[in-house]
Amino acid sequence: MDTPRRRIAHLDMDAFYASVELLRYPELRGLPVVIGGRRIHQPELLDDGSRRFARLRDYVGRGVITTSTYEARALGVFSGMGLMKAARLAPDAFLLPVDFDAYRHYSRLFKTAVASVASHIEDRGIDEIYIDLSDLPEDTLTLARDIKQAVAQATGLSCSIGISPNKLLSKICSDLEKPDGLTLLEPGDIPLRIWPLPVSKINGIGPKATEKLAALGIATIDHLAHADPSVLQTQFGRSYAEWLCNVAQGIDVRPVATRSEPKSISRETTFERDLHPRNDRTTLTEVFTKLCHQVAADLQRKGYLSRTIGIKIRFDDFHTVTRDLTLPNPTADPVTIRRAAGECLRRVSLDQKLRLLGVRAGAMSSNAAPDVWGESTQGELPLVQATRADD
DNA sequence: GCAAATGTCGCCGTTTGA
DNA sequence: CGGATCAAACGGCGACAT
Repeated sequence: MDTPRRRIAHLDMDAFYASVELLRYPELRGLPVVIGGRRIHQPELLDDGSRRFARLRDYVGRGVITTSTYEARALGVFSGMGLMKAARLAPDAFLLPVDFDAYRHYSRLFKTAVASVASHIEDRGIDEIYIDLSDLPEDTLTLARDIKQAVAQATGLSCSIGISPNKLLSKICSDLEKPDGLTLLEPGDIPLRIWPLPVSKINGIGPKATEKLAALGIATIDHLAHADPSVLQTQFGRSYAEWLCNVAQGIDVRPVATRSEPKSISRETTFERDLHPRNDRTTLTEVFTKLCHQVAADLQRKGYLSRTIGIKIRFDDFHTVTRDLTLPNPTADPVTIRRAAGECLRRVSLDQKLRLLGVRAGAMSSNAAPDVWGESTQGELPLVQATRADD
């Protein structure tokens, strides 16, 4: 008696942030648009009712592309690219600031729409989900079309869906026919449709592993599927090598996880200019304290306590260090967090300029019971509303 | 003067407690 | 009693993802 084959869908919204912006600014449809940067460059409303948009060439400062339209990608600018560099490639592309509140709004809309068709959903961030269709009576193609239809009707946005027996393969094939794709994949299709792809298409093989595999002459999933397991083992260690062998064969037994608890909450900021540990001490202290208070507020708003407080520092040469401190008692108190973060900071020798500062709270527990014995009372009552309006 | 923000996971060396 | 051992926790960090 074997288990019936699973039907797992991966749904990925097409150029999500950019597409949401196009709902607002339909006159930009069909044009190269990039989303990103830090504040400003808000479109300007002109007398005749039309809008003037910032161009990439106008941008000054740090910041990266968060997303871009397909027209912009065609010009060679992609997510993660520095905006200044992108400006050289596509100076005329339009530039819009990120608006996470809007994206979260549309995220909720599309997830609700999907849930009306198929409710067994795993959240994978703001613009993608896995859906387990196994227990539904309808046939796969019908379900997929219904889901796309529901998403389009609820949001006006398109998405791409890949469906296969597991998350690994579905994630790969949702990308094969983007945008507005619908790709069904059966195990028999693996040699033809999966094996020719570069190993980097596998979720979990990043730049480092890709590089290392390339050095072994392994560029495609086909190569990986036929690689000598013992070679992989010596190069990558037992656990990762085993995983590589499995994924190359399209094997993945991870379930679709309907619920999960957050493991950490963090806030970080990159400075406009690199800050000197002594000369800019005042500014650094202010920012540091602010980050601590933000983390505390996030914890309180979401009803968590944290026992491990950590900091992150990125120096001007991009070298990054972290320090953690585990407290005797879980907390969400800004002053306690500030003190702990300060202890962490003392363990770092600051002999370079700083580019980024971050504060993190981990080892989280739910804040169900009131903190009767705690050395410090919780900060504000929920009278004050937090700045971020997530869930 | 290219390189954001937020989060997860795994590995590994060290510390700690029994 | 000092030393060996072992597991769990801790802390640092890198890789990866969206």
